[in-house]
Amino acid sequence: MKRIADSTVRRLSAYLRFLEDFEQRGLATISSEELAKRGGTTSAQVRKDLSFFGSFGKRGLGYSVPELAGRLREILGLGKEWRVVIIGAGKIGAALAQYRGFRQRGFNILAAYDNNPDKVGRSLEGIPVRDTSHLERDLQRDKPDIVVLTVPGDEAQALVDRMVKAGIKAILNFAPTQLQAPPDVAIKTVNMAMELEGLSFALTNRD
Amino acid sequence: MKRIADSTVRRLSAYLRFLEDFEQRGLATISSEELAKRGGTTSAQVRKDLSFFGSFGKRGLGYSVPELAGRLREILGLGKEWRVVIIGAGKIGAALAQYRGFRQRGFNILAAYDNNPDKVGRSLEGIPVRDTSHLERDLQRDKPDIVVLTVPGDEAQALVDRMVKAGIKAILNFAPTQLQAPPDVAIKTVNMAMELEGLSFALTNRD
DNA sequence: CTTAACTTGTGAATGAATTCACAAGCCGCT
DNA sequence: AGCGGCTTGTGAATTCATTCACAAGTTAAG
Repeated sequence: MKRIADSTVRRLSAYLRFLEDFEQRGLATISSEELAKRGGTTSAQVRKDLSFFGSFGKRGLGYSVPELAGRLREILGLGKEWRVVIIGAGKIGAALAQYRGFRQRGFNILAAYDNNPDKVGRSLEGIPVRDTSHLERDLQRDKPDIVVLTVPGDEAQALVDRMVKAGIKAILNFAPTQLQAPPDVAIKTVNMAMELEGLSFALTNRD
Repeated sequence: MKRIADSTVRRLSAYLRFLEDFEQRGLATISSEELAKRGGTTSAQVRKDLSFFGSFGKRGLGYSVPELAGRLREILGLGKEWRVVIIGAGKIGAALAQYRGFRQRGFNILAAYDNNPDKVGRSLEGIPVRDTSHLERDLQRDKPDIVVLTVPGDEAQALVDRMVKAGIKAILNFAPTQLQAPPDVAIKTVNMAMELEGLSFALTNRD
């Protein structure tokens, strides 16, 4: 399959969110134009994005809302339950553990890990907090699909190395660090300081 | 000034982080090649990124670490203290309020806002929680540069409208919603569900 | 002073993503 | 059945971003 750009996947995600909105309101069809307006893009962009995966619309009419939503869920791999663990039970880890949006979309958080003995054994919004020292054994046993990493920057790479060795193939990284991993491991980094600096730049360099 | 791509600004942020590392370790100079290796890019990319803003290196030698760090701080607008408020004192708002990385880089969190009376009047990691109903008055008075928005998706747009009317020009959005605002308002959205869906897609569509 | 080993800065070339523009298909009306 | 109004799907054109490749500048050593 042709390589799909990251930006395309993000837009598909956005389209799906809008479609779910429309679905709830009982609308049957939607045009690329309407979808584009909601997503801050153009109708040509919407059609091009979808065209990578097939042709789901009807000329003259638009797209069937439930059908397109289903197709997008399929494309994005949201048909199955993904098994997720969180590493780092600090403030951000805790905030993510309780975030309802995850469960809602099929991301099932199995456990959290921390190396602080005060936290180990307790529970975070109903999710057990386990000791990081048993990480390898647990990963082996629970076989999570995705790891969310919310540890301090200087601990992140060492944990990635351990996770990669244990066979993890997808990481959502909140540590403010550039991570190294083999190319078959998918990594997405969310760096809040970087986003703020982007705003700082925008405020500083306005024409 | 020529328009600078978002991706470029993000890389500049990353370079600065590495430079601060090198600065601490007392290294005097660094080449574009070393900077590239750390940032997972190429030396040509590093030099091109910097060339938009001037020529800061010495041929044959590389870049002076403290000088380049200073230039980047200047370019990114990190010379001044930015005044920040957080709207939404939920789990994510609280996690951000305590995040040391912000203060460290000159982002000064003045206050948090919430419409839950149980939270108003209390303090979040030393930051006062105020009532959202006085938002306009407070924005007028405190003149924050940046607003961090951590409210549920269905409340976000209404707050953006209020903020825009009050003259806010930069928003860091954590609500899972596409926000509408005039083009002179800079908005960065961090959408964790979208990132997870990106991983789901990567896991589903390998080669 | 000359040479060798580096490294920058930057036009030119390439590659990737977005936008244009239009033929082809669908619906409803007469 | 034929026409008018819409909307899709997609090559072609364009715009934007990255990579190449090399002249020009710097240092160190003989």
